[in-house]
Amino acid sequence: MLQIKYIQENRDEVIERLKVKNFDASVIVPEILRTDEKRRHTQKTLDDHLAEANKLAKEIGLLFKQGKIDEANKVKVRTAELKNITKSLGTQLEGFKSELDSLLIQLPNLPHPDVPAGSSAEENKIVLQEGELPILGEDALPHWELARRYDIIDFDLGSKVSGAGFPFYKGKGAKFQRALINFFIEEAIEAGYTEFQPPLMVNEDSAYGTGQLPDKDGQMYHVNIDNLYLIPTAEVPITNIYRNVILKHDELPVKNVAYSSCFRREAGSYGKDVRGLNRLHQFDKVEIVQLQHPDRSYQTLDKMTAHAASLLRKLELPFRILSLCGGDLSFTSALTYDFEVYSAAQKKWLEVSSVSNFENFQSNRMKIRFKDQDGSIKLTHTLNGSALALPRIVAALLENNQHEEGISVPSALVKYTGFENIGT
RNA sequence: GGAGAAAUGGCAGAGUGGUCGAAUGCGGCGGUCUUGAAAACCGUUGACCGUUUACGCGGUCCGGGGGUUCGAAUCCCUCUUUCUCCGCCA
Repeated sequence: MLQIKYIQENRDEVIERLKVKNFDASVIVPEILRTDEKRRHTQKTLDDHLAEANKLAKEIGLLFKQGKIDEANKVKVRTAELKNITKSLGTQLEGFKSELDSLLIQLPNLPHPDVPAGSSAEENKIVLQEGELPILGEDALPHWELARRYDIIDFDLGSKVSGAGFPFYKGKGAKFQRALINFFIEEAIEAGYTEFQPPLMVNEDSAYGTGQLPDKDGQMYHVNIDNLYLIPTAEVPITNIYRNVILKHDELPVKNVAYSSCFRREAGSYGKDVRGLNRLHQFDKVEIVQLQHPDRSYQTLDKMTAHAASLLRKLELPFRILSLCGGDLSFTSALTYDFEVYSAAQKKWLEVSSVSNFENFQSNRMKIRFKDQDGSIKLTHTLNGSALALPRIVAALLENNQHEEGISVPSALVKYTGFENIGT
């Protein structure tokens, strides 16, 4: 959520910059400013009346003490009037506030000046490409075939027990998952992150805080009976730790890492996109989250991007980094780098990580603040990134490393798997 | 799931209808003293909204929401959370 003060002071700039996200704010911004004007005016009127009521209440107390009952009762006539007025002003004020809120919630975050123009994924800018694209023989198999051949992932069993998109990992496949999770977490700890194990269900406030609600309602699994949401990413519980918190300046940056299962309904997905591990309802991910001083958040974004890149390098996967164009940038992000690994058997790039700076868009909604060295209280910047999401990494590793006797495990992973080859 | 108790500033803890944004202690910050540090002493120390060029002024907040009252941290209702006991149980 953008800050109302910023919109007030930079009205034209806000409208202009949102065009990069293909968002026409020319109607809503003036409406926001008008609503805020009404809000402030109502607040002032209400405060004045409350001030009078407070003053009179004190007078009445005094009059009673002095035994001047009649005079006290006379004053009460006015306080009764004031009570009605303040009550209705209070209701009005609440109305304006929630009206303003529901307008502000519709405004996306401003894109960073570096964000490339463009309206779709085709126009994302490749900022780095690294590693040799493997050339596999004609008989190379996609990962779902490999998974079946070596009996390491069972999609049919998942369908039977839960439904499509809920695979079973089995034997070396299961251990491979654990190895990757451990590898990712250990690398993050090495880089100075604190490990968390978060709850997998969150309440409404938390889902609202990170912006899943209200806009992505329906993409999350909802446990009706207790009104809890299954997390679509560990970002939700990990960032919400700091909701309504004022940090000390020397507590920044906050660097947290969490492994969690992630749950997504993926309503509307279909076809080859959902084949095998490409898109699941439940998957595993290691997420890194940072809270940082506004002056340093873009350096941090670079560091987080470098961290994700180092993981892919160690896994010996060819990858590329894309700077998302305005049209592909998420609602909440100011600048996002997507990581894609090349799947040789499917002959396509698979998104495995997304690293973003949200600047103060999330923290304004969640009121994540810090006390700066000069004593002033400011919103932090929030950043997060996958480091990394498992399923497509697994898909690419299986496909790219297949050979006649099975699938070889990247050497960086062997100390976590305890085996060097799948299939023998 | 049942019964009972509780929730106050960074922490501990007082306050049961008016002068309470809230005693006191600890902690934090600034100062005096000291070569420096500690101790001691003095001062200071919440957030948000509105208004003001500014000093300031006004308003809201004592777990959340609602109510009673001229007036609520204090009384009532409700929700949440924590603790104790019982039941069940990885």
